[in-house]
Amino acid sequence: MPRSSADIASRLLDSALHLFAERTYEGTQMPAVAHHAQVGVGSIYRYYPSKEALGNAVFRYAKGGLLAELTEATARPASSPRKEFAQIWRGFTRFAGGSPAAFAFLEHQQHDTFLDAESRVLAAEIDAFAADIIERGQRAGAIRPGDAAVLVALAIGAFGGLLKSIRPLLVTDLSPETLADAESAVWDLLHRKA
Amino acid sequence: MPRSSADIASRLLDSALHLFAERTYEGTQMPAVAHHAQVGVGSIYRYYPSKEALGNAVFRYAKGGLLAELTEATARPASSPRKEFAQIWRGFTRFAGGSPAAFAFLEHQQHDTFLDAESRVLAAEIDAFAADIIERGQRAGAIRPGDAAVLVALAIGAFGGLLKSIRPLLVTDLSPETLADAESAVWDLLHRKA
Amino acid sequence: MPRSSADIASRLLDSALHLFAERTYEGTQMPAVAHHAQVGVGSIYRYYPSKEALGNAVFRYAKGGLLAELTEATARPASSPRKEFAQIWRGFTRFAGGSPAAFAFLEHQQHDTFLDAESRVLAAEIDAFAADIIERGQRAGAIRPGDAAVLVALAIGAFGGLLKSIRPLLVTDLSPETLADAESAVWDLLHRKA
Amino acid sequence: MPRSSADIASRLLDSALHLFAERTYEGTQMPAVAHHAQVGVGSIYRYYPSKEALGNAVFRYAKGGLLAELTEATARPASSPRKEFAQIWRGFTRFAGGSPAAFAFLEHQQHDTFLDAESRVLAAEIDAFAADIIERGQRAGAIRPGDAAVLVALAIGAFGGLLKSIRPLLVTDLSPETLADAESAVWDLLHRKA
DNA sequence: TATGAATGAGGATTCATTCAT
DNA sequence: AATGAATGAATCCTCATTCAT
Repeated sequence: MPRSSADIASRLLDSALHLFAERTYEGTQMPAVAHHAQVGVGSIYRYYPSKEALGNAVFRYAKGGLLAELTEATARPASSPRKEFAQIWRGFTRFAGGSPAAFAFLEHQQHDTFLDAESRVLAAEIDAFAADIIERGQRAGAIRPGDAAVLVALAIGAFGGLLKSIRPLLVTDLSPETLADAESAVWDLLHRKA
Repeated sequence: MPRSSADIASRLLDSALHLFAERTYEGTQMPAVAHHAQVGVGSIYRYYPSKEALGNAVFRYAKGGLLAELTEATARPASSPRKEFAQIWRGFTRFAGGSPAAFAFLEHQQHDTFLDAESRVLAAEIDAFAADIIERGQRAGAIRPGDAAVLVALAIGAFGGLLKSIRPLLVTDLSPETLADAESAVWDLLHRKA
Repeated sequence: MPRSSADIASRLLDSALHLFAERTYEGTQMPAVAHHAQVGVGSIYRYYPSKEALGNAVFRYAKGGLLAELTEATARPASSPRKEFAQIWRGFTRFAGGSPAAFAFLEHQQHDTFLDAESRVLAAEIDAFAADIIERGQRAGAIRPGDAAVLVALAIGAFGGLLKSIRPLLVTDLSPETLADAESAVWDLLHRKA
Repeated sequence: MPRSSADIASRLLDSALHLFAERTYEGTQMPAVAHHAQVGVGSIYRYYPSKEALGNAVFRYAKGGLLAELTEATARPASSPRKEFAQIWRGFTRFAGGSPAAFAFLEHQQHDTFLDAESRVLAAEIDAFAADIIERGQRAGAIRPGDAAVLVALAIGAFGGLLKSIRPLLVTDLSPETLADAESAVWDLLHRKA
C-alpha cells in the first residue's frame, strides 16, 4: 500500500480535522496528529510549515467543503423559497452527515487564535452566500423581514444546536421524522407568516 | 485595602472566565489568569488545586449563573406558553447581557476535555429544566410536537447563533427591534401552527 | 547556600561562556548550560529570553571584560610607547589568564551567526581603542607606519596564536621567560626599527 | 552532462568547505551541503558515511591544501632564512588567496568536536613542518631563540589576524604594499635582532 | 547510481505546579 | 496567607540519516 504525497497530505488534513474537532486546536499535539495519520512527526512539516498553517488548512478544507456542498445543493433553480430552503437544509445535512468532524470543527468558536487573513475571507464568503439567499427570499415575500445576517445566524445556530444535541455529532443518528420536524421548525423560524 | 479570601477567589473565577471565553481553556495560561486577577500565580493554587479544577469551577459558575437567571425569570407563573417563552427569552437575554463571557464560554463545545462528573450533572439539570418547559408547552398544545430535547437544542442553538453573529458577543449591541424580531422568529420555531 | 537572582544570572553566564568556548555556540545545548550552572532548564529563560540572547550576553560579558582589563592596564600614563605596549600586553595576559574561556570564546570567528547590533558596536569600540593606541605610537615615531588596523590585527592575532598553541588555553601554563620572549617578539613586530 | 563520481565527491567537499567556513560545522545542515553542491541529500552518504566523516574530509582537504602549498613554495632551496620566510609567506598568501574558505575554516578553533585521529596526525605534521623551518633558521642564527612552536604560533597567529581583519577573508583585497608591510612586520617578529 | 520523501531522536522553548520566603 | 522564582515534563520543530524508487 504505497502512499503518494497527496495521500499523506490529505491524510494529515483528515487526522488533524478529527482531532481538532474532538479536542480543540490548542488541545491537539502535533505528535497526536502524526500518529493518527500513521506518519512520522517530521513528515507533517514537509506538508505544513507549522501547526498554525495546518490549523488554517484544516479550516479552509472544512469551510470549503461546506461551501461546495451548498453550492451543489443549490445548483438547480428551486421553484419556491420553501424548496430552496429544502435544498439548503439538504446541503447542510449532507455535509454534517458526510463530514461530522468538519461540521463540529466549524462550530467551534475559538478559531480566532490562529486564523489568517485568507481563512477569514473564505468565512466571509460563506456568510455572504447565505445572506444572499435569505435576501432573495425576503424580496419574494416568503421570508420574514429583518437583518438577513441575523436570520442566517438564527437558522444556522438552530441547525448547529440540533447537531450538538446528539453524541457523537452524527445527523445520521437522527430519524428521518425528527429531521423533517426540525426542518419545518427552522423553516417556520424564517418563514413570513401570512 | 487588604483583600478577603472570597474576594480573591471570585476575582480569579471572573478572570479565568474572561480568558477562557476569549482564548479557550487550553489556550489560557495560569500566569495569565493570575495577572488578570492581579494576584500571584501561587495564590491560584490556594483556591483551586489545579487548572482542571479551576476550569470546572468556571464552568459551574457560568452554568449556575444561567440556571439562576432562568429560575428567576420563570419564578412567577406565566399566563400563557407564549408569555412563559418570553420569560425564558428574557432570562437568556439578561444572562448574555450581564455576563457575555459566561455565555460565550458556555457556547464553546470543547468542555469535554476537562469537565468532571459534577459539572456534567449540572449541565444535565439545565437541559432537563428546559425540556420540562417545552413539554409543558406541548401538553398545553402551544408548542409543536416532537422530541423536546431536539426543540430545546434548536431554540438554544438559534439564540446562540444570534449572539455569535455579533462581535463582541454583546446582546446589548442589538437593537430592541432586532431582538424582538429574533424572539418572535424563535417562538415561531417552537410554536404549533394552527 | 541560598542563591540570589544575580547569582543565577551570572552563573548561567559563566556556564554558557565555558561551554560556548569549548564546544561552540551552535554546539552547546541549553540543557547543558542549565546542567553546568546547576539550574533547571526553565530558569535560563527567566534570565535570557532565548539562546540567541544568551549568546549575545556572553559575548558582551567577555568583550566587556577584555575592555575593562585593557582600560585598567592603561589607566596610568606610560612613560614610553614600549612601556605602554607592556601595559597592554599585561592587560591581555591578565585577561587571558583570569578568564581563559572568555578569551577563547572571543577568538572564535563564528559570532556572526548570532550577534546583534549592540554587540557589534561593542566589538567596534575595542577595535577603535586598540587602533588609537597604535596611532599614538606611530605619531611618537615608535611604531612602524602603516594601517593601524592591520597592525592591531597582526599583534592581536599573534597573541591569540600564542594562546591557541597551548592546551588548555592557560597563559599561566607558559613560563615567565616564554611569555617575556613572546612579548618582545610581538613588540618587534610593531616597533619601528631604527 | 552526466557527472562522474569524483566530480560529485569533490563538489561536495567544496560545498561543505564553503558552508562550514561561513556558518560553522555545527551550524551547517546536510541538506544545505547537498543543495549547494546541486546533488541529492542521499548522495552525500554514498561518498561520506556521516556528517562527521564529511567534516574530517573537509579538514584534511583544507589542511592538505595548505601543506601542499607550503611544500611547493619551499621546494627550491632558499639562499637565506629571510628568503625562506618570503617563500613561506608567499605560500600562505597563495593558499589564503586561492582558497579563502579553506583558510577561514582552518582558523576556526572548534574542530575538536569532530576531528578523528587521522586528522589530528595531519595537523601535527603541518606544525612539525613549520617548527622545523623555524629551528633551521634559529640554528642559522637568523631567527630569535626560544620555543619554535611558540614562534610558529605567533607568526601564524599574526597572519591569521591579518586575514580576519578583512571581510570577506580575501587576501587579494589587500594592497601589495600592505601585504609587504605585514610581511616585514612578521619577519621582525621572528628575526633575531643584531 | 542518484534521489528526496520519510523518519524520529534531539533541541529550543513553554507552562502547570511547587515551595522557600 | 500571599508571592513569584525555580523547576522539568511536555510541546513544537529541526535535521542527520535511511531506503524505496
